[in-house]
Amino acid sequence: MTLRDVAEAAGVSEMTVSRVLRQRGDVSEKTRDRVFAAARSLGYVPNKIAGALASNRVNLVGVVIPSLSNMVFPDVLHGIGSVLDHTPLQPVVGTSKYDAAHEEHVIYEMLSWRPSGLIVAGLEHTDAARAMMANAGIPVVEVMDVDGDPVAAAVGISHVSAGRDMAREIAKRGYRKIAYLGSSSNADHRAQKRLKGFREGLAEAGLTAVEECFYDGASGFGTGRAMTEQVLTRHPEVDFLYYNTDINAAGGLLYCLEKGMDIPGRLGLAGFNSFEVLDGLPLRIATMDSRRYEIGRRAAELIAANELTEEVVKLDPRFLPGDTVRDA
Amino acid sequence: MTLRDVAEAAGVSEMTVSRVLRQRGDVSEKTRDRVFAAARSLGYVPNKIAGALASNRVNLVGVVIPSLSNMVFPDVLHGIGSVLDHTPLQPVVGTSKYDAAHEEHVIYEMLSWRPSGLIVAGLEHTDAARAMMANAGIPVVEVMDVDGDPVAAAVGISHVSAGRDMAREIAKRGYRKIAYLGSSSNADHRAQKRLKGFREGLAEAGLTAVEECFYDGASGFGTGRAMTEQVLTRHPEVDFLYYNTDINAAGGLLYCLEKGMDIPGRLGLAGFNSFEVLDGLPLRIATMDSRRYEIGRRAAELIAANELTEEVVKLDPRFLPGDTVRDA
DNA sequence: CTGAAAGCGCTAACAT
DNA sequence: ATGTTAGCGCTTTCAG
Repeated sequence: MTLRDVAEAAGVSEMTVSRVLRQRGDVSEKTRDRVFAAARSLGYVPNKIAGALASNRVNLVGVVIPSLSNMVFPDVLHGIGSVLDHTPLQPVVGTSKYDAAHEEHVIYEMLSWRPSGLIVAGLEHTDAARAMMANAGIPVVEVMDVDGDPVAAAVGISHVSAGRDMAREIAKRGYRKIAYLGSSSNADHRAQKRLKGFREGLAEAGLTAVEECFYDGASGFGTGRAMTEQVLTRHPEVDFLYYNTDINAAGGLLYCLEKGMDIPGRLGLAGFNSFEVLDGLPLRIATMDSRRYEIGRRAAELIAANELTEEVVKLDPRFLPGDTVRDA
Repeated sequence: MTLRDVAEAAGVSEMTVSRVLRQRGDVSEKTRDRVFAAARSLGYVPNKIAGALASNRVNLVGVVIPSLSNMVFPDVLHGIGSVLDHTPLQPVVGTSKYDAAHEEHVIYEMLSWRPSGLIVAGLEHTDAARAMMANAGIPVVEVMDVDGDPVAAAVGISHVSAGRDMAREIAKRGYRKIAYLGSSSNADHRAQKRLKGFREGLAEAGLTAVEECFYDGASGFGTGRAMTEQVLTRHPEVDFLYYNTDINAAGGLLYCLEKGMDIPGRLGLAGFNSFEVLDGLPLRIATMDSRRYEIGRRAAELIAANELTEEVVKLDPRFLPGDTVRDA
């Protein structure tokens, strides 16, 4: 089923059909109707492969993220979609599985479709991946993080600042025996940056984390619960728990409440990300909004503008005290 | 940057370069090395648009789902990916936003790229969408649900049965004043089918739901909490709450525990889906495993086999009693 | 093992 | 307002 078939059925040239179907150029209403009728009755679906090759235009935007299971990324995609929906562009998602080599492969595959833009999560990539992005000749935006050296444009928050700010908030509120609970994976660069900033923030206040506890595997209520139990058993004196993500913090919170601990008096908790689904826990977890939706929007806007800028858009993570930290 | 540039740099024909890059046909090791070297040094990325047009092969599988925010779909995608990773095929995701007209549009866009297969969530589509799927000439699999009339192949569970089985489990355990809590959206066909089956199951036991409570907007702990409070206030006699999803059930559970209710003695709860992140709640919620990962796998296997079957794979949802229902 | 020719289905550019 | 021509970058097919 090709343009030609439609053209024959409608008794016009292929070019006319092409014009009608793309609403381009002037076509008389009469022929337009005939063409539409022919296309509809034949069930014609245009071949974008051929169209893209001929026009050298592909209305796709590659989006490379680590995973779809981590709830942060759907939010970013939602932001991207909310902008691209008003353009002819469409996002195409690929996942790197938190693996740089695999990410390189995914980027290569994406670029081989000659998309109109590329959005990639994070600033850490293989040299080859960076080279591809730099030479792609299309707008490229790295998202989520601005602590590092972007290939081109970047939109994100500083995770180092986020960690440092959280440490300051905690210290300001008089907590002194502080533990960090996070993932052992060194592939989560942003969590590592938060930890780095967190240590710095504690140091400013003359503090050091009583413990840094790392888990293998996925975040979850069970993970948060288990880690929390471990830390509180080993260090009963701990008065604050800072988690790498709200998901783990929620598990920890539930554990602490079950044990009848005084929160936020005797023990404070904080997480990271601010997930809406979690509104409704017994206490609202102190957290930092990672601005995911807006990051997606801003990145998509840069792509839609179709300029090869090196602009870096740094958004500020917002501290949300919730109910699990004392007043300052 | 085209094949031709690489060919010139390597001093061979375009055809030879093409063969080397696709590891097809015999090429001497010497020329192979030269071609690879040339391609690498030029940073050549093949143009899949042109390749696809010439070969009439597109190694993409369209996947159309309602949303990425609903945690069920990432699990399905994970199952799909786990199978396609061992093939040359790649999934491309589009979202319908729980809107049939928009789904039709997304399917049209997908098909215009001439993918090798199409996986679509649900059995409810516009007539035009069904026609496109039927005439696409590629393997098409509808997933999640088998209660209805598939266009071609289908892999899923019966949501009617899931609802009915849950009603039976509840009745068997002696609960009698039962409420259903779900979404008011009539776009969630599967939840509606569960409700239908649930009513039937209750009827078998001579029961009718004391209340059916519907919420607008997104599921979440807050939503579950608010609905639960409403229902228990209006109907203090209720002894069982059946939620459309574990997410809402979790919010309800937390509310009930805060109120010091005796669960599962005085009040039982059950949800649907079985989400791993929720392992770690104070009590494990009774639920039914919706087999999402396996659904993804089986669907992808049908696509990878590249046959235009009309096979219907019906998986059985598994009842998981957890801690929030009494023993039978 | 390597190359030359033809063409995939469409659109840009130029007629008419 | 409509048609004609050429060609996008690659692969298929056929020759050597």
